[in-house]
Amino acid sequence: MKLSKKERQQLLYQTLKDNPFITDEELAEKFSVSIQTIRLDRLELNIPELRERIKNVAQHNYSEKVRSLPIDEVIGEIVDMELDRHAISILDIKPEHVFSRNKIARGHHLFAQANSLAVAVINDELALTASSNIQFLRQVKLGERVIAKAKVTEQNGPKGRTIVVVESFVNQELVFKGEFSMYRSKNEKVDKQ
Amino acid sequence: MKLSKKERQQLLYQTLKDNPFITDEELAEKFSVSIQTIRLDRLELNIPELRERIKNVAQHNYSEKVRSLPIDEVIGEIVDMELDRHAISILDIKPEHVFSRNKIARGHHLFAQANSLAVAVINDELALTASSNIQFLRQVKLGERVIAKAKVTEQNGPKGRTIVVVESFVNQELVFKGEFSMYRSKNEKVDKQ
DNA sequence: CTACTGTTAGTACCTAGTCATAATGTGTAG
DNA sequence: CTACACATTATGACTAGGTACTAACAGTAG
Repeated sequence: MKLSKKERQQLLYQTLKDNPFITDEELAEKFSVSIQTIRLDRLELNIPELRERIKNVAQHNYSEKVRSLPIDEVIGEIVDMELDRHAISILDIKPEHVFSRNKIARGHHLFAQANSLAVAVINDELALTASSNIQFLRQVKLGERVIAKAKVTEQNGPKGRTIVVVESFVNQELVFKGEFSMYRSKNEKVDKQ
Repeated sequence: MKLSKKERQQLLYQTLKDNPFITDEELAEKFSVSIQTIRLDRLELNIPELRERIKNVAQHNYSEKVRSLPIDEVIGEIVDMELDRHAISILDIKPEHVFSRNKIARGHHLFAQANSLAVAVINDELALTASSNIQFLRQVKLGERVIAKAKVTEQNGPKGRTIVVVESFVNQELVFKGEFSMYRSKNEKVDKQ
C-alpha cells in the first residue's frame, strides 16, 4: 500500500527520531520511493543529513551531557539533561539496593541517585553538595523503577549556592523529595543551542 | 619545535581521545605535518576516521547501559553501639568513594554511612528514614577516615518518629552533620540491620 | 487546455576520507 | 661520501552520503 506524502513524512520523522542512523537510500527502499523524494521530504521537514544527525547525537552526549561528572559516576542512568536547568535519571531497584529482609530500598540509594543527579546537572567543573533537606515519602520496593527529576530552581542563592530540587517517582507517585544546596567553583553562563 | 614520530603519535592519540571531532586537516596543521602523515599515524595507531569516531561516540551514547555502582551492604564499620541510645562507625575513604577528578568523597557515601548508622541504632525490626536534614561542612579527601557518631535525641517525636543526630568527623574536625527522622514499626524488639 | 503538485532523474560539486604508488628528505652506518 | 632505511610528502584515482540545482513527466483541479 502506498502512503500519502503526509503519512510518509510523518513516518519518516518518527523513524529517524527512533533511529537516526539510517541513510537516505535505506529510507527510499523502506518507503518505496526514490532517494530524491526522501531528500525533498527531509528538506521540507528540516531534517539534516545522516552525518549531521549522527554528529548531533554524539555532541549531545559529549559536550552537553556530563561535564562535572564522568558518566559512570552518576548513580542511575541519565535520560535527559539540560545543564543548569533540569535533568532526569532512572534507577532500577535491584537486590543490592534493598534490605535483605523486607526488600525495601535503602534510603541512601535514593539519596545517591538524587544527589549525583544534582551534581551532574550543574554546569561546572567542581560541584559539591553543601547541604540538603530530604524526605522519603513512601517505601520503594525491589524491582521498582525510580525516576528522579532534578530542577535547578535558583542559580545564585545565598553564598552563591545553586539550589537543585529533586523529586523521585515510581509510577507517577512521589517517593522522594530533596532540596540540594550545591557549591560550585564558578558561576557559568547558561548557554543553550 | 618539531616532535618525533613517537611523541606526535602519543599526542595525537590523546588529542583524539579528548576531542574526537577533529579532522585530519586540523590535526595536520596542529602538528605541522602533512595530512598524509596524520593518516599514516592513524593507520599505525588503529584510530578510525572522523566519521567513524563520531559514530562511535553517538552509538555509545545510544546504547548506554545502566551501571549502578553497588554500595556495600554495611556502610562503615560499627565499632560501638548501644541500641536506642548511640552508635559509632568508621569509614575509610577509598578510591571508589571519590570523584575520579578531584579525589573528593562523594556526598552520598557520607550520607550512606550516617544513614545506615541511624537505621542500625534503632532498636526495631523495621526502621526507615522518613526525612533528614544534612550539611556537608568540609570536603573529605581520599584516604581520610570518617568517624560517624549517632545519638538518639528523641524517642517519641511527632508522628512517633525517632530523631537521630549523626555527626561525622575527620581528625576531630566536624565534616558532616545530619538529623534523621526515623520511622519505626514498634517501640521495642531487638533486631536491626 | 493549462496550472499545479508530487515524484523521479540527472548533473555538478562537496567533505572527509580511502588506497596505491612514487618521489622526496633526513639520519646514521660503513 | 655513499648507501640504505625510514619518515615524510605528493599525486592520482576512488568512495559514501550527501547538497544544490535543473529538467521532465504523470495525475489531478479548475
